[in-house]
Amino acid sequence: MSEALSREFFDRPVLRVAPDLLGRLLVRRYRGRRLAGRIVEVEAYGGLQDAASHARCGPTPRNRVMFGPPGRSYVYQIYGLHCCLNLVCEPQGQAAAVLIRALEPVEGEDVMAALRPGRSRREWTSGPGRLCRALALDRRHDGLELPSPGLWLETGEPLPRKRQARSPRIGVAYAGEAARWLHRFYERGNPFVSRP
DNA sequence: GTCAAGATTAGT
DNA sequence: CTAATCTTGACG
Repeated sequence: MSEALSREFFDRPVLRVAPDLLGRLLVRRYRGRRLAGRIVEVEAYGGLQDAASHARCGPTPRNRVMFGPPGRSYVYQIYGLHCCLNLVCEPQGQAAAVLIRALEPVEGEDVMAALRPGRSRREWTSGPGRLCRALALDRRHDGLELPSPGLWLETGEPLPRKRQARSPRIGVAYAGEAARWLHRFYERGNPFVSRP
């Protein structure tokens, strides 16, 4: 097992952390099993300046972990149905987080399949809501300090710049100018990326 | 207290 | 394209 990423890794500008997460391993301990996926797609979110961010209007009960210390998980529910996983960045007081949008399954695929009945391998971890379902993550995992016993990141093999691509973020058309920022990062050509 | 909208997904 | 499903947070 490679080294675990912790607070200092995330204590940097979110636009540096986000692309640096590509190729890393997200690992989950679930019922004695190790579930792991290679991160292939992420999005960076900021604070008051970012009209697409949950933190755009300042701290609230839901987003407060985004304003806290780096290296924690921020998990929220969306559309009353799905949960999404973020990793908090930047020093305490500055709201910033990286949304994990897609993984390439690496370990524990049988468990992921059981958690995603009726779906194909590609659909287990492609999309922010799907990956949480495949790793059995929900709002109980909000605010965890990473590494935590049930969830952590491992160094893995960082993705070379040449294989990285950028685009505007998905699903934030309401955010005006911020909707056009190139804050989405993904591995070029990887079939587990949720959208080309 | 009210209510519109959502960092999505699955199904027609 | 649209329904599902319910929490959040802005507003008054």
